[in-house]
Amino acid sequence: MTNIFSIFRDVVREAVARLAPEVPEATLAALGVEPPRDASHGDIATNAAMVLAKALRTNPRAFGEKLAAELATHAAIARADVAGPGFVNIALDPTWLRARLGDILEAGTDYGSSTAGAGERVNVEYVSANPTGPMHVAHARGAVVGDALAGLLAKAGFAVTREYYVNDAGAQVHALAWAAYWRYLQALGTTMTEEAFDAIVPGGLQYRGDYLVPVGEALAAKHGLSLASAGAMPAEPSLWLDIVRTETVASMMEEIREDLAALGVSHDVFVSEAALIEAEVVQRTLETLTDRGLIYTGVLEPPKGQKPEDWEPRPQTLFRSTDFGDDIDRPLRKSDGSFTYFANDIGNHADKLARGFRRIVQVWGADHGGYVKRMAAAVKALDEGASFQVLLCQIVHLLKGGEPMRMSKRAGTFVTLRDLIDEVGRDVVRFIMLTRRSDAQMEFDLDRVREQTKDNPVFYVQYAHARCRSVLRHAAGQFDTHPAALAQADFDVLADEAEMALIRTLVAWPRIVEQAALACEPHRLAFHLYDVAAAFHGLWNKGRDEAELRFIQPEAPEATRARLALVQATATVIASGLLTMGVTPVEEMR
RNA sequence: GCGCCCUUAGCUCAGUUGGAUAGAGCAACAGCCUUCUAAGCUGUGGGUCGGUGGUUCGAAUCCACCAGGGCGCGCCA
Repeated sequence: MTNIFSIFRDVVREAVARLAPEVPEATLAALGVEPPRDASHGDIATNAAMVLAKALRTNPRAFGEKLAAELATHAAIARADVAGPGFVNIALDPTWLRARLGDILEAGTDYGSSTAGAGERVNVEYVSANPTGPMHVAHARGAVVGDALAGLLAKAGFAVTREYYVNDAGAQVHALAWAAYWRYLQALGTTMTEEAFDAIVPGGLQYRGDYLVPVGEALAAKHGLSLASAGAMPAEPSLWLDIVRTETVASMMEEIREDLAALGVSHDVFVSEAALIEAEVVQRTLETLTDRGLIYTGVLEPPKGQKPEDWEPRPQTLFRSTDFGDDIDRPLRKSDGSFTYFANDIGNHADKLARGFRRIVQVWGADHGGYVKRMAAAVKALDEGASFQVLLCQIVHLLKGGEPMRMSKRAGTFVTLRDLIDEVGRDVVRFIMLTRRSDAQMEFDLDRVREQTKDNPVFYVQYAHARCRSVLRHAAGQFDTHPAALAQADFDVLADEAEMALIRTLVAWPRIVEQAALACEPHRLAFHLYDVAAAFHGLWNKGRDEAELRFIQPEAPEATRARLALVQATATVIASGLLTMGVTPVEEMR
């Protein structure tokens, strides 16, 4: 166990148990052991006395005094005293604290990994963009947040499955097939005009982008004229529609996977909506719900206040989502009898549950906010004990030199995810996307993130890591810089305030990982790495004024070894965090 | 009209799931380059945590209502 707060929670509990054995376990659970808000209060603070005072019929400060005295007997605790309304502040023995550097060096980038998740299986679904075209920049945030969250949960000890739900059923994909078919006919040299073709497409020709041209050419190369009528004219849809749809979706998914790979995002499982329908998963799930009386035919009320232009009351197949916390019951079938998107997604979630996942996390765009309640209701209906959590990712405003970038397909400024990655690089995209809470809107300035200054958080953190590596490279000729060797150093040389501050920041890492994982908030990693970098840059700079704080001191090999251990530990924690976020720790800045 | 999310320093945002005197960066001002990378560091000023009530030892955090912004609201996905 490397989370020192977990260690001392046990220490505090044991102390309480010795002083007041009558305190019930349930009361003990509310007891918090945390970093104090103000570092001058010590290393660790506990609210134990305040939480227990009522049960013990004493006042917090009185019990706090006893607890502090008891805690002070612990070997790793230098001092414990009562402050404020009854906090017990603990100052750790500096030697014990420094020895944690050994833990970091021993663990390597596994430092911060924990068993908090206890191996519980979690299904994290993210991206799930429609396979109707290349990935757009709007998909970037969800992709990064989902992927980083998956990595974070894995680091915290969950058994994570990264999943992509392919929306390959329904009208959009139908329209895609027609659009690809048009490119196929063009590849064959049809004499038909686009206007004429548009006229025969149900709902009109959509997806007119060039990206389907190669798809049409591939279809032509593979199938020749067999999917068309004489003269490269359109044939009956029954002849080609399924084939074209299947192959076009496959082609789009291949492109999407490549785009995601360029972002360092990958999935373990791709679930096909069409396959779930084909395998009758959706139908069987709805039958189960019907058997339980949760599906009925009814007429919905029009939304109040909003003028329903063409509102007509009509009977629909509805799911009783209101029984599970939703605002209205939700339709499951379209008028042509086919399933709604929601119905299929119920099947998707039933499938996850059937595969043994009782913890499901969805990463959605903010425009799906209105969809959360109904899906939560469906999951609850399927399995009351299952956990269902949604991360809504708010919109990202792309800026260039402080000016908003307007993107539109029509204006020809269609910005794909690939464009963005090519422009600023994969690591920058990933890091920046994690510098805000996912449910807060964010600004992404393409110029700012390329600046080699501390205004650019990506640079700032990467630079700290590169500086560490640079120091270790310089020292390598004269010292054994292997972590195992450095772990043997006498850390007590590290007595300066700036050094201790850095050590405290490093040692806080396992707790940050655990808290971020349990809260599903990967951005906390980025913020903590920023703190680590700041502590390190501060120490580095202090070494300029006070020569005895410099890392490499040829005349003082023992002190140097201890400092190199600190530098190595810093690099290790930053690397541990960046790798969890899917960002490459760099060896040097170029 | 209803639901969800948001509102914290001039700006962009954190705030450890209810803790102590609410923090960082930018911008402003004042300093620091004989050096393992100054691509950085140090200091100063700056707040009615949107508002009003409530819950309790204790609220930016939880609850209610109100104001402002965003998203959504019967067979799109």
